[in-house]
Amino acid sequence: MIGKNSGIMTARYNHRDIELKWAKAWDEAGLFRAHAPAEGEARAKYYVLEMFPYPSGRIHVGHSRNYTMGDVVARFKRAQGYNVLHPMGWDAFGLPAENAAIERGAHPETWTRANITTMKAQLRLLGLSLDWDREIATCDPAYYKHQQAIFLAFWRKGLAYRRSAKVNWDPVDNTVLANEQVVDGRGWRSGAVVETRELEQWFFRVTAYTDDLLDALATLSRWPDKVAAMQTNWIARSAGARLRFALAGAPGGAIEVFTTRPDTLFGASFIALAPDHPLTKQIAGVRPDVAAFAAECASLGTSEEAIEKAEKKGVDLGLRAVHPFEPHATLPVWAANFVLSGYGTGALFGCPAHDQRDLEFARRYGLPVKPVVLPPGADAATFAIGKEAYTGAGTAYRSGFLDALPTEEARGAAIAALERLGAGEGVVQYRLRDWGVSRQRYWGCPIPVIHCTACGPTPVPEDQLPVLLPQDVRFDAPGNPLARHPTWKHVPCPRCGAPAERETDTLDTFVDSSWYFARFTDPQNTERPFDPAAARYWLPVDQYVGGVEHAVLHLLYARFFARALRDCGLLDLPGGEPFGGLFTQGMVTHETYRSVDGQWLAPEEVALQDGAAIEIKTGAPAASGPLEKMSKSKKNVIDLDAFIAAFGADVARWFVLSDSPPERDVEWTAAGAEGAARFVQRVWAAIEGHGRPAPGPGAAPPPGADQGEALALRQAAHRAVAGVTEDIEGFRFNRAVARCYELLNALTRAKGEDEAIVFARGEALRLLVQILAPFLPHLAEEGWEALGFAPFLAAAPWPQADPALVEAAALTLPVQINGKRRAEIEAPKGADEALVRALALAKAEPLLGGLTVRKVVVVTDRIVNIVAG
RNA sequence: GCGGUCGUGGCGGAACUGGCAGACGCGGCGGACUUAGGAUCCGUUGGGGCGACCCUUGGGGGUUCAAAUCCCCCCGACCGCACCA
Repeated sequence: MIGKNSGIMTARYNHRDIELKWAKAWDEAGLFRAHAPAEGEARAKYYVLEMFPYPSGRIHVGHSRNYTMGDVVARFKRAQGYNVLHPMGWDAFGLPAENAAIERGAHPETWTRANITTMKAQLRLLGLSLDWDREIATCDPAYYKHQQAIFLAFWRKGLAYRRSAKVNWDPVDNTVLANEQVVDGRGWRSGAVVETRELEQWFFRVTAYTDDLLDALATLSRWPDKVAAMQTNWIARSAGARLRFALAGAPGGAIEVFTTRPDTLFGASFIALAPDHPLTKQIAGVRPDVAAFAAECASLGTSEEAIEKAEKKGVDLGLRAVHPFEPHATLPVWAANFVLSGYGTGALFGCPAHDQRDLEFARRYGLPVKPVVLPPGADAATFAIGKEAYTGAGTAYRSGFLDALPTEEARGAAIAALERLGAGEGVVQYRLRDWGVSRQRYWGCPIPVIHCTACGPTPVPEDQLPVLLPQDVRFDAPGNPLARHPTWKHVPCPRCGAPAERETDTLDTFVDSSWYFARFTDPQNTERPFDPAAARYWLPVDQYVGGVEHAVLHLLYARFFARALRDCGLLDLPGGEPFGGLFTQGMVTHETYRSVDGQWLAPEEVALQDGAAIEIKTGAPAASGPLEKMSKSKKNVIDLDAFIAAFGADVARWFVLSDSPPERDVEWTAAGAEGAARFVQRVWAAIEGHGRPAPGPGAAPPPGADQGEALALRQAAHRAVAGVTEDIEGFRFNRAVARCYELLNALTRAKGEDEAIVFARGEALRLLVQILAPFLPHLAEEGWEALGFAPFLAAAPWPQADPALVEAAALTLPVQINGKRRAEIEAPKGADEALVRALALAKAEPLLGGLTVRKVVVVTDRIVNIVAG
């Protein structure tokens, strides 16, 4: 019994001492260490992984949701008898460390290591069941040594290569960015408008696996559809034709274009080239107006504003191209700003009637608009194009040999004709490009290459790895400190011995995170990135947890790496898929405020006065902003350490999983946090109030436990066990939380001191503590001990629900008359239809009000509906 | 423009495969204990009506004995991609 009713005084649950006590005890017992099969491990494996953090400073409660979800799964699977691998590490290379060095003068490594120390302590406070023996940091030479070896293996295999390429150049961060790191034409970190530059770069041949990366998405049944859809769009496969237009009066000269609509070829009215197409450039050499146009397009860039204005512009290059199907017809050749040099062939044929961009361009420059696809039901004599191009399917007309063919057939016929003429062929085009991995930055993994004037780029011999980053670098000038270092890059060529220079670029940090999940399977291995047998045992990751923002970055690169490593003989992963299950969790949001001058205000700087927010310091009104992801810049973070000190780790864990479904955002509120704290206290009060040991899993219930209140409580407890089990498996943590509340409420209501109810209460408390263990591990462990069980609950098996108690013997079925609930009946579970029908009719009789029963629908164990009229 | 997700009380959200809408929490209201309560506990809480009852899942149609759930048409919000030929 609780509180005053029983006369037992209950002490408040002291989270400070208890959480520390169990964290220490778990640690000393080595409960969370994953075991290799070589150690005689016989249990089935389960690999749970949260996307490892960048050590940026401190953890706030927003970050903790991600780790808590993974930890719930890890603790649950461990209890279910799996050999669980649940490791943690640090994505430790990256720009912020270098920026901190520039701003504060601290060495990137010093800054990073200090952050790791802080954040590791914070993660430990959260009570995460991590195997810290496997901790890795990507900035550790013991890690990047293997990455350098992997790079060389890729190079040998042709999966890494070097070429001059136009790159996205961030003028603020002074570095090259991957396409994925350019958002709306701006650098993802600096926000600066990105320029283009031509540089010698290293690339990973992601496109070697394009089809497999696309097709294998269908095998990832435990991935969110959304992520698979995003990758599909990113790879953007499109089938069509590549064809050549001969240049009139220039024997052998031709322009190659790509199209997805070869069926519209008879509607072609011009050819358009990208402003930086080789032919455009050639003509620009002799035509100043073309050169000026190209320069204008280059300066406009790909910024958001530029795209939004999106005025179609071009310049006539004065050439004529010969239509492959109509040798007597020639088309004008233009350079146009809407043609992308990086897609297809950087050239297209314009069919204004059936492409909106082409139409806008044609209207502006007075080019012909000839419809050649008749929409279903349209009249060939009157159909005309106005402001909207017709892009749908229909029937070809005014198209020579294609006439009367439906669009799909016309497509095939056109391709066949092109192939017969030798003028083109059917091809599949992708948007996915190879991955440029060179970065002109210090704080990254050095690329193990030496450039020799005689031998060219030469690999650093493997026995000389790792190529270490020099410690003595300066950040007082822009650009790459490695390139400026007085001695580091000067080395003899490993092949000929002549003076040569090291590659001073480092690898994109996304390389570091593309294989770390495999390193965790064998993190101490000094000889190899990982032991293939260990990787075969642990991989794929069974449950990966992280943010959806990585849908096309990290998650695509990691899939590429798994395939590339396999083909280099380093990894034995049959499906090539690193992550079997993926869960993308929502963020923790918090209210935001801004002062009149637009500055962000912390919630504690704001007070409510007559329902309106004001800034306390000035008394001026404050605008309450939208709910935002917690971030320092918006001043809406709740610091984890401070919260844990005040309420405890269990409360933080409980709160971030309550209320909202895990895939959706959850709003952090003080009231909600207090509610979570109240729950912890209530659970503890219930345990203390019980004040005696609880019956163990095998204990036989006393007489009387099969009826009345005792039975009801036992049923509630066993149903909670069954429900929470399903909820954890289905990632419905908010539902599991609700079930725990229900059980606690049932427990609190069940008063009385007779043997049966005491038994039921003890059993319910034991089961409650067991199902709470993944969520509130410290409280549960303390409760387990208080109920008379030996440590550790964290190592105890998951409770089994008794099916006889989950399923009731008798059910209350609602009885509807014409779809409206009018009565209810008691019926045995699984009662046959005739019985239920009779019971329902008897009950409903007086309620029918003279209506005639026309039909009775009985859904076993669910509902009865009487149709009357 | 393309792709996706989603609209349920004052709020966050439950509701299996179509079967009692509103679990659970927050907030509110009433009470108990208190010098006090922003602690704790008990009760209550979708809306309307004194009432047997009626209404209610963004709006409108439809299918069905039965629709938050399935179909069609609107309206709205959010996320991703975006001159991709």
